[in-house]
Amino acid sequence: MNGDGIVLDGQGPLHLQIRRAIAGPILSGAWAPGRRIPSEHELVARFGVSRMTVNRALASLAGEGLVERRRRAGTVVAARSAERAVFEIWDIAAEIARAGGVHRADLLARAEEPAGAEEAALLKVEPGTAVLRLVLRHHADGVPVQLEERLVDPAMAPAIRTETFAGITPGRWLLERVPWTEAEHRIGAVEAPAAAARHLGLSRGAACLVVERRTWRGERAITHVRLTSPAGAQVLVGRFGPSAG
Amino acid sequence: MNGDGIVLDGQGPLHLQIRRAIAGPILSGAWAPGRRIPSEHELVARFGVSRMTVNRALASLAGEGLVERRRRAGTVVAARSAERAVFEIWDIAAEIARAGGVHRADLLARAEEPAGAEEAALLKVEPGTAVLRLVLRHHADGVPVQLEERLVDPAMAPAIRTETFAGITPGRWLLERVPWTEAEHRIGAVEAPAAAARHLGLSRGAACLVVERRTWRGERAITHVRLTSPAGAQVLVGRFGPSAG
DNA sequence: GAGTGGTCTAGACCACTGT
DNA sequence: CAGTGGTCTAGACCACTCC
Repeated sequence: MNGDGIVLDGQGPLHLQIRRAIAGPILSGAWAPGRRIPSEHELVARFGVSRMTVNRALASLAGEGLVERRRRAGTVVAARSAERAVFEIWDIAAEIARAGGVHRADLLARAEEPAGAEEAALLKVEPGTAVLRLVLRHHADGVPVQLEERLVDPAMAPAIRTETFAGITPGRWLLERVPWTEAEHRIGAVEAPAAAARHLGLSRGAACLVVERRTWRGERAITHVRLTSPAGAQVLVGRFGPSAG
Repeated sequence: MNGDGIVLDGQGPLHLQIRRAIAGPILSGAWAPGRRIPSEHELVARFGVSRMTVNRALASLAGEGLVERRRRAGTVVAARSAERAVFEIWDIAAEIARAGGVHRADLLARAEEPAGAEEAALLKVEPGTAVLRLVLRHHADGVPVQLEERLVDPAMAPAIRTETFAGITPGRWLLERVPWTEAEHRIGAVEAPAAAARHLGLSRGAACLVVERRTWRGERAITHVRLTSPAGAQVLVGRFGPSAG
């Protein structure tokens, strides 16, 4: 017992199990940057696998910048682990918290209704299928900074029907509960649409950053979300290497 | 001799050499989507390495979506290889060509001058160091779609002094000639700054997408570029999996 | 059935670096 | 010098899928 709570879940290849066991606490913030991760030798002994298998998992995490590895010094959670993962998770609550702000979200609308043509196209379901529509407004230190318009296919996440999103954003709720295989992003600038202008208190035509994201599990879409932020309020930052590993 | 031109360059670890040898022709477009890549067995025989080493290189390319692998069917260049790499290369000429348009660029300004305070900060050089400043306007089918404002540290790429950028954009020129270790992106929306409005023919305050990118080799910056596009003209698209390998 | 990739093992040698 | 990661080998078994 080393008490660090690393356990394998028995799902899929060993190297991915080890990867998940370590990536989870890093992405959730439970392991702060700088925290030391057990050495390859320790993990070999703990899980009873070969060193190559452990190395594969850790090398993959290092390639994405979630951990940093140095000979003799060992493997530690990377200082910029959160920044490097930003293109993937884009959780505004975590972003605001990291910047030292206070996050709050209003649930402006919530309805489960038959999909219209546009909604059906976004979620790739048949028109008329019941879809959950959520609209939230996110605040940083009390100032509105983002409008979230989300569609969810409840068939892909039935438990969402009883979730109130009191202490968690829908994006993180889904990320933690629904396994996904692929995500698709579109990032662009627009002049504030009416809904965004009204909810964010902007003048018509103000510049906004829009991120649309659709997440898939296999051939089926789980959710589609449009995130609209006023110019300057939100900036996407990412860094990466030449994907050499 | 299989005549596909794959050769190792002898630089660094074998798995990275193999990776580069295959990623190069894919990223440059020389190998079209769907093209079959030699099997692991063939590569083992050709390079005289173990299968694990070949597998490591190919698995890494598959993890990024540059190739697709299927048992029995073999490994082929991925259909969406270009789309998946978009966050990394972001070459507007290639984007326009892929969409079926005609790209043209005007070199609006070119000067090598001592860096002012702001330029020195962007390139992380001492104020007064000579830096190359380039301004280009990119057109798709004759319509201005992007203003490129670039700073280059000529010490990192001396050959750039004699390059005219007649048939190549500065971004691609640098990408092909200067090895980099890290890139840093900031993506946001702004109301058109004066220079962008003037060069792109926009009204003041029009919404624009701005991408700033700084590329590093080790501790030294190679280039900083600010790409400004009118709302709607340019959309960043990316897709990826949960980085499971 | 045969070819392909997916995974895993046991071991080896080396390079780096903190103590 | 000892601990750590970086790399590589030779071989194995399995799963899938096209022919």
